[in-house]
Amino acid sequence: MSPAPANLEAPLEIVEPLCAIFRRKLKAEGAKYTPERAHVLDAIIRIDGLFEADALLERLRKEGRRVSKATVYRTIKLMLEAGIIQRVLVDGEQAHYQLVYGKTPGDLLVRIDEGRVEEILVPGLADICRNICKARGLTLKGHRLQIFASA
Amino acid sequence: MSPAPANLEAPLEIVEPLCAIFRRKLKAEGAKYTPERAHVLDAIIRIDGLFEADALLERLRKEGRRVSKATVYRTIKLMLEAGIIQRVLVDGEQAHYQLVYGKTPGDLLVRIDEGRVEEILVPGLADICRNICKARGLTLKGHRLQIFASA
DNA sequence: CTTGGTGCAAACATTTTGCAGCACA
DNA sequence: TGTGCTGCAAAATGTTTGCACCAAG
Repeated sequence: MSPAPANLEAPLEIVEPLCAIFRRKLKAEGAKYTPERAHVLDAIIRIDGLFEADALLERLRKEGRRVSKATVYRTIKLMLEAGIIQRVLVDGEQAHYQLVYGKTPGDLLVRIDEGRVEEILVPGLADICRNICKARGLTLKGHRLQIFASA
Repeated sequence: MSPAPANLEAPLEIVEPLCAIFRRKLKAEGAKYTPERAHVLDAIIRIDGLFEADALLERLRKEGRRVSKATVYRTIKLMLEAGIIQRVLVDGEQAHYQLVYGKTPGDLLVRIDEGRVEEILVPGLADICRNICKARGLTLKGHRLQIFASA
C-alpha cells in the first residue's frame, strides 16, 4: 500500500458532503453505494480523531449494524482511494486512519505518558517543508509530523 | 510496543562505540554478548539508512551468518531498549529501524515517486516543537517528521 | 548444575483474498 | 442474467513465543 502522506497540498472542495464524494467515486468505477458502505462512512464521520479498523468494526457491531470485517477493510480501502480518509502511522501495531474533511489534516501531538493523540496545527511548517523541497528541485506532496511529549 | 519517538532530546555520548553500549546494556541485565548478537549489530552498523528485520536477516544469511529470524527480532528488541536503534514508521506494512549514532536522528525526506528515503535535518524544528509543548505545560520528548516529495 | 541463548515451528495479530450465495438493475 | 457486494473462512504478512536442546561459567 502507498505511503499515504498527510497534509496533502491540493486543497479540496469543502462544502460537498463526504457522502457525495464517496458516491461519486463509487459511481465513477461502476461500484455501488450499499447500506454497509453507508454505515461505515456514517460511523467514521461520528468518530472524532483517529480510529482503527478493529475499533470501527466493534463500534458498528455495538450499534447493531451487521457488517463483516472484510467489508470494513474493503470500504476503508475505497475511502482511502477517494481521499475521504487517510492512513496515519502512530505505532507499529496497526494502521490508524483519520477523516479528511476539506481541511488540511493536522499534525499530531502524542502524549506518551497517557497515550492520547491530539491533532494540532503547526503554523509555518508547510512552508518549511516546501522550501526544503524547492532547494532540491522537488515538489512537496505532503508531510507528517508527530510531536512526542509528556507532562 | 512503545511509540519509539525520534529525535530524542537527551544527547548521547558520541565517542563510545556502539558495541560497548550494547555490551554494557546486556551486562547490566545479566545477558550475554553472543556471536549472533555481534553479527546482527555488525550488519546493522554497515547498513546506511533504514532497514527492516526481514532485509537484515537476508543480508546476514547472504554473508554466511547462520542466524534465525527469532534471534534477529529478539536482538532488535534489545537494541531498541539500549537506544542503539530506533523504530521509524515509514509505511503500514512493516517496521523500519535506523541506527542512532550519538547524533540526533534526523527527519526524513521520502521520495514518493521512487521510494527512496533520505535523512535530512530541518533546522529550528526542535525549537518549534519545544515551544508548542511549553505552551501546553508539557515537556518535549521527541518528534518525527516525514516530508513527502516527488520530482 | 544453572542460567541464558538459539533455532525451529507454532502461535498471534492484522489485513487480504477466494469463493459461494445474494441483491438488484 | 449478469454485475457487483457480502460474509465467511482461509491465506498472507510481519512479529512473538513455547519449547527442547546447546553452551559457558
